[in-house]
Formats: sequence, C-alpha cells, structure tokens
Amino acid sequence: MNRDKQPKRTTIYDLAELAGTSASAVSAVLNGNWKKRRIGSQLAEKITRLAEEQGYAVNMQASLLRREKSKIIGMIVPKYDNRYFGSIVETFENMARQRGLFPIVTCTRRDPELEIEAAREMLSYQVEWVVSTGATDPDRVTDLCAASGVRSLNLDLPGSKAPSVISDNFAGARELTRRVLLNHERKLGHKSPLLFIGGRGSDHNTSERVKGFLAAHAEMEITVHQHHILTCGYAPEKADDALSALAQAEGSVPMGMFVNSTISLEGVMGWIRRSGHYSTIAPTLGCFDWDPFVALLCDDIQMVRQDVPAMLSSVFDIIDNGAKTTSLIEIPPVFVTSP
Amino acid sequence: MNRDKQPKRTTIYDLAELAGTSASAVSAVLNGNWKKRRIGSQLAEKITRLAEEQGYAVNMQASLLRREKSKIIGMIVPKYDNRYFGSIVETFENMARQRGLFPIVTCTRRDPELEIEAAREMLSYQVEWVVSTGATDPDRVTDLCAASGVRSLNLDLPGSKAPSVISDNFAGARELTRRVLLNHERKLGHKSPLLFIGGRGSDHNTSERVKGFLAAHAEMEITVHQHHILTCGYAPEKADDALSALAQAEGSVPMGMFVNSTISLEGVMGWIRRSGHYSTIAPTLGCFDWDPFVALLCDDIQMVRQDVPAMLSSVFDIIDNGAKTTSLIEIPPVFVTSP
DNA sequence: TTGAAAGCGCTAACAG
DNA sequence: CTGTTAGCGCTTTCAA
Repeated sequence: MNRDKQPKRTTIYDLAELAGTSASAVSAVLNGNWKKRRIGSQLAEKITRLAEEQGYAVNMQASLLRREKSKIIGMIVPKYDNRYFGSIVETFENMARQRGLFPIVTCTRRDPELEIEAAREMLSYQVEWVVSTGATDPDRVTDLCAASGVRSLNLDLPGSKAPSVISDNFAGARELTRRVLLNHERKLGHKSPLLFIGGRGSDHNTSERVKGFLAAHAEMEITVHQHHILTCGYAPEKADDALSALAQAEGSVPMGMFVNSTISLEGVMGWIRRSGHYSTIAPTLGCFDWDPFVALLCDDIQMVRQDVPAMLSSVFDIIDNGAKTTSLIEIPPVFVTSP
Repeated sequence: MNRDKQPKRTTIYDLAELAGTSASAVSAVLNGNWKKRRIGSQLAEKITRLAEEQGYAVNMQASLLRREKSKIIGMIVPKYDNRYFGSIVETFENMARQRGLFPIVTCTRRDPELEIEAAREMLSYQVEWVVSTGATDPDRVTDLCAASGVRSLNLDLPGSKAPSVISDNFAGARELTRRVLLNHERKLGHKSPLLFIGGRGSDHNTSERVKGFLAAHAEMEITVHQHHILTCGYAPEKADDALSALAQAEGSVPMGMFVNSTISLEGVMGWIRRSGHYSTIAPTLGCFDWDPFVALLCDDIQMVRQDVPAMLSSVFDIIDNGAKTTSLIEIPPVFVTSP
C-alpha cells in the first residue's frame, strides 16, 4: 500500500533507494530502454513492481525540462457549442494520443485577444505544434509561434503563413445551393432565388460559400438580389435580427434559404417560428453544417457535413510528414439528405 | 525584431545578458515581484521591453519544477457531442483562467480505462485538482489521485470518496414528469402513464430520475408499467432498438415519453419518424436535457436544462474554500418550455 | 552490467 | 538595490 499522506511525491530517488540501486537505473527501466543498458531482468522487475506499489508517476515537468522534445501539441478552438467543433476536438485528441502526443485544447470564444493569449500560454508549455481552428487572426498566431521556433497549422479557416486544412467551401456551397434550388423549384413549380444568411462577410469560408451560392444561381440562370446576402455574423440573435429587418424593409422574405451554420440556423428557426411568415408553406432550407436534430426538424432541409475525420487526417499527415507553409488543402464535405 | 530562426529559445539568461544584469533580476521583474526586491524602475522597464522584443515566453516546465504549486487543474469529460458537456467545458475553462489556473481537459468517451489513464497522465503533469465529469468509476479516479496527494472532485455523476456536485435529479425528474403528464392529460382528455427511456440503470442520475418519474406518477395516482422503464444506455441506436423491441412485443408504445438525455432523444426521434407510430397524433415528450433545436422540434416537448453556471460555481467554491469529502451538492435544474 | 555527475531553465534564499 | 548560488526531478553521457 502507499503512504497514508504523502507530503512529498515519490521520485526515482526514493525508488532507487528502495530497490538498492541508482536513479539512473530506475529511469532507464521506467523508460523501457533497459535492454539497451543491459540491466538485470530481476532488478528491472523489482523496480517496476516497486513503482507500481508506490503509485509512482513520473514528473513530466522535470522530464520535459531535460528532454529535447515535449510531445505536447496544442489546439485552439472557437467554441464547444456545436457538433462540428465538438467532433474536431474529440478526433484531434484521439489522433494525437495515438501517436504518443499529449493534446492540450483551449477555447477562445472567437476573441482575437484570447487567441494569442492562449497561443502564448501554449508556447510556455513548450508545445511542438499549435493548431489554430477557426481563428479570427491565424497569421498572428503563426507569427507568434514562429518567433519561438514552433510550427503551426490552420484548420477550418485558412491563413497565409502556415499550411491550412479547410473544407472545400466553394464546391460544397455550389452543390448545396443547386440541390436546394431544385428542391425549391419542384415545390413551387417555378425557379426562385434563395436568401443567404449567416457568417462573417470578412471570413474566407463565408466569402467562398457566397461565391458558390452565386455560381449555382448563375448556372441555373436565376438572378440573386444583392441585398439577399445577409452575412450578419454567427450568433443566433444576429440571424434573427437580420431576418426581422429584411421582413420589415421588404414586406416579405424569400421562401428558400442557404443558412451558413447551425448556429445561424438556430436564429433562423426561432424567427420562422415567431414571425409566422411561413404558416401556409414551409421554407426550403439548406444548411452548411450538420446537426442530428436539424435533420429531423423539417423535410425540406439539405445539409452539408464537413468531413472532420478527413480534415484531421490531413492535419496529422502534415504534422507527420511536413508540408509547404503556403499549402491549402481543401476537403470535400459530405451531403446529408434528411430521412 | 526577433532572430530569423531561433535554434534555442530565449531564456532569462539571454535577457539578463542583453540587459546587463542577472537572471534573478529578470525573473523577479517578469514575475511582477520587483517592488519587493526594490529593483530600479528603469531596469525593470528595460527588462520588460527586451522580453517583449525577443518574444520571450517563460519555460513552464522549468518554472513549475522549481515552484511548489503547479496551478494546473485537470478535467475529464465523457464526450464533446452535446450542449451540456460543451458548456461545462467552456465554463470550466473560463472560471479556471479567471483565478489564474491553467485548465487541461480531456475526453474519455465513457471508457473507464481511458478515465484512469487520463487521470494518471494528469498526475504526471502535476495537476493540483482533477474534476471527474460524468465518470463511470469516479472513486477509482479519486483513489488514484489521493495516492499522489492530489485532490479530486466529481461533477454530474457523484462518487463516495470526494465531494460531488450534481443536478437535483429526483426533484427535476419529478417536476418534468408532472408537467408532461398534465400536458398529456390535457391533450388526451384522460390520464395516461409515460414511458421512461434512456440512460444506464446502474448510474446514480438515471436511478434518481426513475424515482422522480415514479413519484410524479404516484402523486397523480397513475400506474406505471414496470416494463415501460427502458434504461437502455445513452447511444441513440440503443433507444431506437429499445423502442422497436417494445413495439414488436406489445403492438403499441405509450403516447407520452420521458427521455433521459438529448443523446437518447436522437434515437427516439429517429424511431418516431421511421415507425410511423405517431402519424395521427404527435407524442407528448419530456427530455431531461436541453438543446436549442430540440426546442423547435415539436410543440409538445418540455425540457430540463441543467444549471451549468451554478454547478461550476459550486465546483470552484469547493476548490477555493474546501468541502467535506463526502458532501453531495445538488443543483436544481431549470425548466424550459418550448416557444 | 551499473553508478556518478552534469545540467535542462527557473525561483528563492542569502549575501552583499 | 542587485548578484551568486543551490537545488526542483529527470535524462544522458561518461567512466568504471
């Protein structure tokens, strides 16, 4: 059994004393390179048993201080409040552990200051990599890391100074729009343009999706009204407000919509409910994002699910094998049709 | 500007040399206790400027090795795939940072082995606290931590060897059941018992909720069928399968349900869709959990939202001020009525 | 086969 | 007001 109340944690010196040997022998055994040091197998066994009994845990701070590589990998992520980022984090943790890395993840709530604050903190912990997910200012994080000789990498939103892995937003949005337009035409009996809502106009993903949205309309020879592109931000209330304002200004709102994230969809759904605008006929929707409940919410919704496993495979491929700093990898998203 | 390619990171010795002073002065200044050491303010300023210019970041491994307290706080969490755990993690990170602690969070996918593996890893990193959230075997984590003199604490699911903060499952479930029963009676014109579905029968929360469920029925003098309590597990497919089996066995399924989590609800909704069992009349639902889209899913759903901010306030109150090891704090959840 | 010893970067006495 | 010094626990040469 272990000490009742350990005032001080067990060290390799304690173990060495108990085993009647030296700290270096203990270290070698515990690190598994004792055949290299040709340590007696009975000694090795004794040390292992003792460590077990004492509940010994290596002091990583000391170990890492001495080593050259920390094997720590950091990720910053904007929010934990949707399935997309949730599965990014979960997959990241898994894949990191699989290759013997210790993942540390922190959430920066879309705040640029917090982003660099978090990155700085990670640098203090000697991370070997920083993955910036959906960062508002990824290049700033890259600069900060580069100054300490730490590599970084962008996920979800691209940067210009480090390799980036993102969804193929243009192609995904174009195909999603095409599907929704067809759906809509089938229902209405005639062609009709959609409303685009959600996201930040300034971010790369949103602007690519707008381009895809416009391309699909153009291919089907449908004219989009420029003021029907509402890149109002990500928060639910923003979408809600934008729709209210549009309805007020124009007296009506398009019957079909391209919603730029489940977060925005939350606001859109709330507004649809309250406004009573679609009491006679349900809107035709497309959402560039996925959520299991949304799939059940209505029949006329098409969703695009970003391919998180493929995205993270790319991320770790870069970590394992390297990549040009400027490379931009675009992963095709997956289409989900509601049941 | 900083060195093009730093082969070695800037240390306090580099800074000391540049400033023409000693490492201890640099350390004191950078740690903010230079008034204590009465260091000249011009020197202090110079050091600060230099550190800034060089992009200096303290080496935490070295710093922590020397210090007595690590200021690191760990949390293990089962999944990142729902709003409840997502907001727990986000709130935890915030509150930890607010008091100068460094949070490390890891997801253990409801796997008892991973739970203790993760706890062991955190101990190596010298965490001061481990918060076990929804752990399958919290007492094992507590034992492991105790052996290294590290304090721990349970969240969401209670343990017997460390303080626990959980929702008031009994009262919450009783009130939720009461509301759904009333709703149901109003709709049907007569009293009718509900089906309980989801969760593990062996976990504390589920069994308390079942008790509350039964109590509400008893108070309204409604008899529940024992085989209408389906604690089939948390995965969506489990709920789906359990409903299929019940329908097969009995030819019908109750018109009202108490669903034990949004995860289970996912399966329930899928089954409802596919089975066509409720084509004429919509089911009356209650869900012990909250999700913004579920609120929009149907009119007849009552939800219970666990009070995450209050739960984490309790957690940090214990961390700040201590608590009896055996204390069990139950936080009343909040009722959400769909719009 | 094994142990002694140096030193990772930092903090905190202690000695000026 | 400031510098010197002794470790924190561990890994890794190097010498035996």
